[in-house]
Amino acid sequence: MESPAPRRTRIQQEKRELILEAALEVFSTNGFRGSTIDQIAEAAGMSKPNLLYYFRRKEDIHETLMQRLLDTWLAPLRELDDIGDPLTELRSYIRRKLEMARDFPRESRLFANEILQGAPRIMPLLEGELKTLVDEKATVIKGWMRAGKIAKTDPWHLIFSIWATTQHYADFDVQVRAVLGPDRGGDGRFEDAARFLEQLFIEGLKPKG
Amino acid sequence: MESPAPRRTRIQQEKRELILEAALEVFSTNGFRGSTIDQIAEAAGMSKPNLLYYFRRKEDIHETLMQRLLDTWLAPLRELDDIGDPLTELRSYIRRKLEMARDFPRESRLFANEILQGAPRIMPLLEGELKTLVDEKATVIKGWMRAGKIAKTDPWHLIFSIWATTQHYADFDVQVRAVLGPDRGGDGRFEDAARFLEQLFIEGLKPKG
DNA sequence: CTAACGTTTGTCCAATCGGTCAAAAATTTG
DNA sequence: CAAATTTTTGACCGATTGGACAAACGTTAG
Repeated sequence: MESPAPRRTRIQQEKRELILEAALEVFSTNGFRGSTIDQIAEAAGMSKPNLLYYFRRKEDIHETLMQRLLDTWLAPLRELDDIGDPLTELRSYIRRKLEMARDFPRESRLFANEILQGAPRIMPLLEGELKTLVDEKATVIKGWMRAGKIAKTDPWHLIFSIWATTQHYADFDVQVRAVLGPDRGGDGRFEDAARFLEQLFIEGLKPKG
Repeated sequence: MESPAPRRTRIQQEKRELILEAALEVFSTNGFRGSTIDQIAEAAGMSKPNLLYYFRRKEDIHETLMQRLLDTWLAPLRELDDIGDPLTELRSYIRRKLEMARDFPRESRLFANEILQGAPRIMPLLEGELKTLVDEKATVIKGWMRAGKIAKTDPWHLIFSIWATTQHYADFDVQVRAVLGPDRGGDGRFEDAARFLEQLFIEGLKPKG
């Protein structure tokens, strides 16, 4: 698909990076169709034709952004290992995901935007790479359940619920802050969330009997 | 703000309803800026000028849609009562929210789109009506905790987590279906989700000791 | 019937969109 | 230095956008 080794100068590397950073900001808050090349160019501090010299089409920027995103986005799940105590393993997965929501909210929103609109550009990835990874981890979790290490439930929906609860703090950040108000909506909200989620999932998954 | 009683003919009532239905479909899948008046008009089976006869601006349609949405959207939380068994009360709240995600996914996505983009049109509502309602219910939940009926945690984040997990099945529907695959991604996925969420929250919230 | 009113549409407009192009400016290379 | 190459930009284009408007059409009350 992509040319194997696109030779790039130093300036090209830097400017492309600059554009991607600006595009992440714009796309994540306005969606793909809601964002204009002019907006991205202005945010990157260059003219529109100049931007189009580095990325020939608007879609190319978005595609590059999405490709990079998915790698880092799924990293925490990949790290979910069979070695170590299951409850500890799940606890760190939840913590890592919540940290990502805190540190990379724009990436989370970019992804959410794409999914919300039917994932037109990454559907094959969801059905392929993502499904494979989740199925694999679901098997690991199922093993924990069979061994009586955690309560028996549906591993897939368990993973969904971890995604949903953690990403919520990035995607619905404005709502969270509005509801918590100026007092509790400050920086401490992520620590409160971490405490709550840990309790919910650990207590909810402790083996019975 | 709004004229108190906009007198409308029978045709106006019907056509406005038709437009709102079409607009819900279009807005929820393309976002506000990603949707065009032509798309909505075509989906409603009328010409663009005709549509603009009933709603003078594109924003008016969106605004009307959002106002209606919020009432029905918060209804389940309003019903969360102090009477009755706390765990049962929470269980039915979760079930109702999940049913709404199943039966009104477009409304959920419309709301998600708005929040994702910083809630530019409903921010006052979030800080006002919504915050008040959530604070009120958080007090109720706190009472249950003090009475030892459910485990002690943060009521606000508990509510967030219920929102996140249930709405996930509407907002991220494509991803859920893609990961579950053709076998498990069918109609049964909502029942599986209901079973899982019930277990997670009930076990996670059972009082200790 | 006809006048009044409500409804519908074809046509048009200015603004904005993604993208092109040639030429200027800056940089690298020999 | 000068030539070759890369980078930057102003001007421009066709398509699409939200919206205006007057004329045509339909309906209803007297």
